[in-house]
Amino acid sequence: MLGVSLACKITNISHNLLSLLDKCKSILELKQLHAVVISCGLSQDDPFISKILCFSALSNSGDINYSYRVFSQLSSPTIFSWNTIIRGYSNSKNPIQSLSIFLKMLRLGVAPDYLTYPFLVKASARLLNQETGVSVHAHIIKTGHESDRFIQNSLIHMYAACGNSMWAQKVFDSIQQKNVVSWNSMLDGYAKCGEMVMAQKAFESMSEKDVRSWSSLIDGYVKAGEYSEAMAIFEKMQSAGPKANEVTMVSVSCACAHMGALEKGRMIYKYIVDNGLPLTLVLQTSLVDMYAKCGAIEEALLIFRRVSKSQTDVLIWNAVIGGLATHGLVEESLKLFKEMQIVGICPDEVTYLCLLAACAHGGLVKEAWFFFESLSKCGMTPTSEHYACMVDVLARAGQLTTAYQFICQMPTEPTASMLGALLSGCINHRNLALAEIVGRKLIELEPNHDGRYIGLSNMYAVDKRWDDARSMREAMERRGVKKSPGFSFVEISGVLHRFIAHDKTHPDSEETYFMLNFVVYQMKLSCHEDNQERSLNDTSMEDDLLLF
DNA sequence: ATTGATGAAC
Repeated sequence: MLGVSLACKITNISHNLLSLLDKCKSILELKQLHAVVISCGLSQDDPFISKILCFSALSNSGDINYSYRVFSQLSSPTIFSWNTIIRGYSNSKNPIQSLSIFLKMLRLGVAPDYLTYPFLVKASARLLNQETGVSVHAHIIKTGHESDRFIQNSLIHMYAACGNSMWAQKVFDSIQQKNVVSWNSMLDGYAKCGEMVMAQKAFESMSEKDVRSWSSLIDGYVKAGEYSEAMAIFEKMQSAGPKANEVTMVSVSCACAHMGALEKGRMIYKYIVDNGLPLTLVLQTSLVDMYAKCGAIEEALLIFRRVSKSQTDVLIWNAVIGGLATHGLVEESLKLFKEMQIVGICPDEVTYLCLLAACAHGGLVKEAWFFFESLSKCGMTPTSEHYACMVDVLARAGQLTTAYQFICQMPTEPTASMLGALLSGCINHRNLALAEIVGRKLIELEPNHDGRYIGLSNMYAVDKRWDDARSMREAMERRGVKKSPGFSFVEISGVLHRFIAHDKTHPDSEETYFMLNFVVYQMKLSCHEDNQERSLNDTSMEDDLLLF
């Protein structure tokens, strides 16, 4: 009698414990339940351990390291446990751990199953390591799993992520019964490899298109720089496709950012609100960047301020700090950097580039040195972009000799962007002797870059050295370097207008040129008053504006 | 229990 009631109680406890584990919300709660499991002597019992592993390895609020500690205590883990831990690591920051656990598995003679492989392939894809992917693929073939559609689909993605669309297609072609995932993986694979003609073809061949098919195609066009095409497909999607989701909106807002299409960007935001799409952190970052790049910094800040600070990451801070910097709102930019540190978000290399850009705009040389030095102090290595930004700060501030010395004492050879920054500093601050040295070095470095010849030629023109200026233009023509026309876009009431220099195809071009010439006249007038020497004569600006 | 998408600087 007593035995039966005790057994009943134990069954009850186990049952309760299992349902508590199912309802677990935080890692702290999980640890407490784990403690109960251990004290009941159940620390090797499968249903409990499986649930503990699942939560800690797979849930958003889990902890893969905790998961691994639990796993390594198991005397003989089930294949489910092995798969869970491999899956957890394949989604983590260290996908390489999936592969080292796989190797451990092989050493112990434990056979992976059809569920193990998709996680291993995913880990290889996330590592962008084709070599690893190929050896996993070899294991798949050796163990006779190459006809599993889940595995084949994940292989398509892996090869495409590694930039090998040919092998991705080989796997794709070998699939007997292709499903939407097979098609989407192939379509996205082409898009990722920049093969938009193939991506478009795949899209058109698909009998069943879902939101991912449309989003992958749109994103492919955005990544290829074909923003209008991307927007056109988004419009077609609205009339003849599935409802767009928050991932689609990231791509289209990125397109608006690149085009500077503020009105379209605002419509994107309206679409998000009207359709109740979730404002994920990724989407909010994309919106902040879009508004900033479209010149609407207030709207960027509005989006940013609505994100609860505990949910931010370094990317969204970089977007807003960088946006403020390009708007010349230097103080605000640095203020937000301080705020970021208070919130406890660790700056990265990009953050420092944004900060240096802010300093360059604000003429803050001392602060720039401070940031440049703290970069190394925080365990980061300054890249050539950091050096270039620092040169830009010094050059804009007129500290040309310091900038030159800074370049000379660098561990590596100067890049074109460093010399370019120094050259424009030399021209702006009228140090023509140094400009000539730097300019000639630049042409040596980039003999096919049109702007370098033009920069130096304009500089000679400023110095009234007409022969040198002309010979620069001639050298450019001799070497077959074409002056590529500069484009500019203006968006008015949602319509994008494109202008090229000397272009008279726009219906309102006559009025536009009248206004432009008026502005130039005003500028010249005020320049003349400001500084007799600094007239706009002979600069490229005149080329672009007055030759209409 | 599985596979497929998205954000920051130049």
